[in-house]
Amino acid sequence: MKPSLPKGTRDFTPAQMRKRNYLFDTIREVFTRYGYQPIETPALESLSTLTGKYGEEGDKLLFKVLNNGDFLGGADEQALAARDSAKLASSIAKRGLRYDLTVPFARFVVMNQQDLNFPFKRYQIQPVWRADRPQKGRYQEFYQCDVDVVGSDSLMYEAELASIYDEVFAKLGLKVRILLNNRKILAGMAEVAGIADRFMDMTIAIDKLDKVGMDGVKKELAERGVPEDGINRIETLLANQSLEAWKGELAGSETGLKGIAELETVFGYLAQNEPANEVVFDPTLARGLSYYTGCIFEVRALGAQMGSIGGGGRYDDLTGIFGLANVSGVGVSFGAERIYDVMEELELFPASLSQDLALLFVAFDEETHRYAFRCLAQARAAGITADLYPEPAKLKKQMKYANDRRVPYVVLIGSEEMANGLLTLKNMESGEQGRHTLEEIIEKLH
RNA sequence: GUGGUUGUAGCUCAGUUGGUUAGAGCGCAAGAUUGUGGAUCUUGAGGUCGCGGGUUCAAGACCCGUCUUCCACCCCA
Repeated sequence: MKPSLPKGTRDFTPAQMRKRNYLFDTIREVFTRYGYQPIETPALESLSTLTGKYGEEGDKLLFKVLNNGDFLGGADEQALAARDSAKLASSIAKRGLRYDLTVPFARFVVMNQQDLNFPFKRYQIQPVWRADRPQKGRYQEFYQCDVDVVGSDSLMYEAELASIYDEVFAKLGLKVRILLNNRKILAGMAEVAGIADRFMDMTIAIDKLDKVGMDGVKKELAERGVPEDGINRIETLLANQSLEAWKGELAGSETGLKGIAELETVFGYLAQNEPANEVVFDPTLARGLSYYTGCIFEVRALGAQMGSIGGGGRYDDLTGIFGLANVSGVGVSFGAERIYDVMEELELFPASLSQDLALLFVAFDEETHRYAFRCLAQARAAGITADLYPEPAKLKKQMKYANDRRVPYVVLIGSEEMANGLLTLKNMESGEQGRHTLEEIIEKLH
């Protein structure tokens, strides 16, 4: 049996896990300090919870879990006979793996509403699964780090979430650009261009502006059946960068003006502090997830070829579908794998993460090995990450192990050391060594 | 989901128009050095050539299928 992993999944080595944990710890610390509380939800959700929430494309990317037992017993005979996989699925799979953390969170809020205080602020760091074709920075199993607040429509939260993005990436030393837009501005754009009925086509097309250029956008709009008048109007609209200019352009659209006003409020809050990264209005930012209704966010890493490393937005009625109406929510997500890949590429992980052990004990024979075991316990009790080579093997072997583990200090214990209590401490980088008591060594390593 | 691409030792990769026993570097193990890792030298171990079929006297190489990798779409973190 040859071992292998399913497509788009990975193992993580200790060296990788130290970096991943550093990432998660940094993110979690900021989330916590902003008053968000942790929750978790199951990897498995009822398929009925997940389907229809991510658009047609999203449904195709849902992992479905085959029912247990005689799953064919309850299969839809017609769909089976017709080889209609899409139709058959619902009769043989009642559960699926979560596709993101936002929809399960909405379910969580509805089911636990009596226990929650609103506005309810939660964070959630868990893997999600998508049956996508893998590419660089695109996996079938990956972690998202979500922060959301439900039960308030205050635009303060949009500003707060932008600040969280800013602070986390500043702490990680990763330079980013944080993009903001508002679905209402996009709606106003379609309205003013006279193509309100082609809203989706328009957003999908203009979202690609930075990738394919204006000519590419115009081409796609035309292919999607947007009339020429509308295309030209879109082109002149997109020539505007500032919110002020857009206010004039969208004067004819009540919705559009509302979107502008919302963004102005958000930027008004943000201006109270000084972000470390750029936070800018980008009218071409669209984002696919169909449930967003207000402000939308996206984060791009500077100096690396990678898609977005985070995104989110305001959803006015996500819980409505689960039976709780009029609860507004807003949240953003950090794409842990992509942030990891970018940081690895730009070599932004602290060098200190490459070592774990601070001290290794090395003994020469059975007697000193037992003595070293006692010293080891004392060092550990004093809070030092220490280990003892499991047997009094040849020094060369033990030293090589210390070297390979990148241990900065080794304590050598032979009969002489044991007799007078003066242990040999060796600095593995400089090669220097001297005699010290265990207490001195513990003191030194603190 | 569509089109393309990749797979040979633990890792990175050679391998000629199909032709003897599939190689290198790094890594690993042992020794040179019996109380000292990194450098050097010596020796050694390690391969179902992704997997399954097919063509051929003969396949790592050619054909088909399949899995995987990466890329462009689609979409997205």
